[in-house]
Amino acid sequence: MEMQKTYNPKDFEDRIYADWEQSGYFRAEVDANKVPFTIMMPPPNITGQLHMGHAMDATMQDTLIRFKRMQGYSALWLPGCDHASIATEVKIVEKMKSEGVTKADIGRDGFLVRAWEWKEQYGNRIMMQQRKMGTSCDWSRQAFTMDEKCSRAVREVFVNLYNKGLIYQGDRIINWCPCCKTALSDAEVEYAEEDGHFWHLRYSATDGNVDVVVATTRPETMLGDTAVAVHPDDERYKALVGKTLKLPLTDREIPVIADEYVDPTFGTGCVKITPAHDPNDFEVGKRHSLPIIRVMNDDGTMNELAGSYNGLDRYVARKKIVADLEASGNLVKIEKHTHNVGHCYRCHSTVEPIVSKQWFVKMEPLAKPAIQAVMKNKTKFVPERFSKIYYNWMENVRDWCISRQLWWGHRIPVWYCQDCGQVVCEKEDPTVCPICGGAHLKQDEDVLDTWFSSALWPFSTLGYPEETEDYKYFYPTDVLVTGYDIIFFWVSRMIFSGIEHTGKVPFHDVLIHGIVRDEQGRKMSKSLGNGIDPLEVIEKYGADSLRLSLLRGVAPGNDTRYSDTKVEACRNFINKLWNAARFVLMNVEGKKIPAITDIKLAPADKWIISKLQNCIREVTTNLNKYEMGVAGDIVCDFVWENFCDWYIELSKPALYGEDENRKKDALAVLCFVLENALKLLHPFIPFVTEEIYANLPNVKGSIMISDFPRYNSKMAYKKEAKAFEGVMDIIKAVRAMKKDADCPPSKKVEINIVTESKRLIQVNKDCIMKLSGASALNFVDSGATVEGKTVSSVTEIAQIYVPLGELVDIEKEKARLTAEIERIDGEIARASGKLKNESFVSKAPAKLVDAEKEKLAKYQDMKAKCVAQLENL
RNA sequence: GGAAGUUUAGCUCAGCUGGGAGAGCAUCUGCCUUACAAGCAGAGGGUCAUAGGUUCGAACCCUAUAACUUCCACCA
Repeated sequence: MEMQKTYNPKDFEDRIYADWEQSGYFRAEVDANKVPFTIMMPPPNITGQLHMGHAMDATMQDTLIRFKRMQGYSALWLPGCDHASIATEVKIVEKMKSEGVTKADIGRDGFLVRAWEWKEQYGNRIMMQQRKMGTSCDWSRQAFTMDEKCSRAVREVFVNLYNKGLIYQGDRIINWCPCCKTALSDAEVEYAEEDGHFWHLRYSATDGNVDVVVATTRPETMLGDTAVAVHPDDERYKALVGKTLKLPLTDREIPVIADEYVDPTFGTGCVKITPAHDPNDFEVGKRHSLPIIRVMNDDGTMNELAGSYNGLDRYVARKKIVADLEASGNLVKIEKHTHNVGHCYRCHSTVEPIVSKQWFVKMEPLAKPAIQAVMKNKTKFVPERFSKIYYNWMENVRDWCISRQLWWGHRIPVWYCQDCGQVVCEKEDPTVCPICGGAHLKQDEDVLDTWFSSALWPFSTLGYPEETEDYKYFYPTDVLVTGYDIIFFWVSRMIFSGIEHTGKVPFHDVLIHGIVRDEQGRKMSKSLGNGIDPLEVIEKYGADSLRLSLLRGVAPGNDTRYSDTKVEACRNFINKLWNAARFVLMNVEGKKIPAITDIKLAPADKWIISKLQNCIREVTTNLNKYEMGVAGDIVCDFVWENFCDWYIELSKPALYGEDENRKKDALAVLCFVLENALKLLHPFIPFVTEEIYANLPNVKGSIMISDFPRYNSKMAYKKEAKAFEGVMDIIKAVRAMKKDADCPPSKKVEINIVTESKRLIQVNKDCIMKLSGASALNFVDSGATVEGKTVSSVTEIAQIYVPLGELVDIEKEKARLTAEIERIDGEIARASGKLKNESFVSKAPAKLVDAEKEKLAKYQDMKAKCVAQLENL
């Protein structure tokens, strides 16, 4: 195949993905001879499309799963979508609104038809987008939170929890979204600071002229007040407790009660108590058996208990109530006050705490073992610090409100007997009441919180509650990869659900990553319009470049910024790899290439093979630690610096020489290193590595299912590699000397060398001359014998003299040598200082002390040589 | 109010259980050297936020301070 001069991902990415998918390489088999490795893809919502967060999430998981698959695991990456109950319903209602249709117009069944159509359209779209990233997930096992399998698990779990008394129905304060007209869980409320006011209101006692002043941020709730509370020890108000106050704007009378909840140092020390509209007041009300008067409707308007304000929107009512209070002389003052206001995480309306009958999951018994599991390292957070955030939430978690007044979702499997009032909760739909035998059963209208089904994802997708082969083999899963933003929503709930329903933690590791921000470090958001579409980046640079840019230089748990220049840098790297491959393959040209074990290795060969072994070891350990960023840096640096910049150049004398055997040997090493580098890179940049791999000699099939390189200690060649670096030092020194003397790189120079490593240098003569641009390399006895205008340099193994004639500037040369001596003096001072330190010598490890001694000797030797050269001038 | 994180080269960030400060981009100097100008070679640039402490030795561990970010709670 003819490779193009520049890398062009569009030529092959789609083709390769189609090939992979068709070949069935993504499919994970239940195989007793293999060890399973399982990742569950966090199911994207069917509301959205692929964004940078998904792109990073997918890249990390794909890199891990490809690595493990190549290592020989039966690697399952299970994809799917989330029905995203409230988010999807909001979107569909929006769309219907633009068509002039309401939910009431089409009814529940009609609405669900639309919702499933939506799911078909958008669910498929996002899964197609995932494919563009190169995700190697098992599409044959693709799941959806509302498909039959997952729904059966939801039903099983709900009924089990209900039977254990862990799911209950009750009237409690919940967060109500008046826009979505549904209850929300605590986790679904987002707080934001807002400028508001403190309205100070005067309530007068019925029996005289005693007044109390209370302050509120929501004056409209005063219509639901059923008491005023003071602290029991507050001397100011002791006499007041037990008295009755007249509630302004109403004809109701309310008591003054004493309760510890009140902070006497805050405000006036008197608090109006509105049990129906405030969680704390609700608790106070319970303790004092206060009536609960709810004055607001589900849509945020005031209700008939609000008297003349009935029907007004909450904010209109607020204004009017304040005006009326002022008119009646009950408004004492208005203070500016900033406070945190809760908003619906989907539609961003201000939520109202409202008392309402809802279904709840009792959290305490579930949270305890979930905390233990993490404490005992059954599930580990990576980075570890996120376990603190998890503990903090789990230890303070309140009961989970799971009912939603929506239509899109799993309908609550509870029926009410219209005849005897019996509540029926069973795994199969009941047809008659098990108590009275009546056939008039009515199902609960509500659906479940979308996270209720997401919480079961690691096992519902594998067939739970059935003991399927998949479930037995792939569960528990190995690692969950997700962002820190859904630890509470999702990770925590999966952990306690897994433990409760399967008796096992759902995954052993949780790899937490940060979010992708824009170039200025801002969160990407629709309202800012600063979002970057991964598909556009792929269109421009290719999926591999995007993937690499999302991994390199990123530490687990930390946020990262997207930037075009970063993607470009990665594209450039891939182009470099592309051209290195092109170079190798051009030289192979159909030749039969011997195996690496059948040839004689030159020093440079052993050096690159040594570097490769080191790279293999480091990449493997870092991938196992989920340090994808570090692993990526290591392999990319190896390819660019060691392989391209050095080894390919070092191979040229052999490749362009006459000796056919040497040529084949060099090609064997080039192919060997290239093949291994491609395999190491494949988890990161799967497309281009596959494309190149197909053209390598002596390989068969897809790189995707080839063996990941293993560290081979027999190929470590530590001593040889170290020795060869002495040769490289000479090349670097000559290059620097030429540059300093303004000698053009293309001008060939003569090199005279004084050395005790004559053999090493002799063997590598071709390479030294080629890479440093030399016409001759001579061994001489001492610098003094070199005449004429000469520049000189000292390396660890050699003194180098380069006659450059007129180009030599003696003064410049003196300055250079003097500077070099100064540098070496610094090194000597550092090393000898350490060695003079008694406690360093006695306390530091012997290995370190010896190393320091060696360095000292080396620098002293180099210094002596430099000084001699300076004197020669 | 509670908690976590960040602070390293002009910019964006790495630096994995303490043992001579790194990368990319940007800058400067030469080069179109038959794989690659999306490139090659050479170079400059950092009291690792501040102040203490532990240690033979600290960017890394401990304490305090400052600035920024985020999460949780929500005293009306």
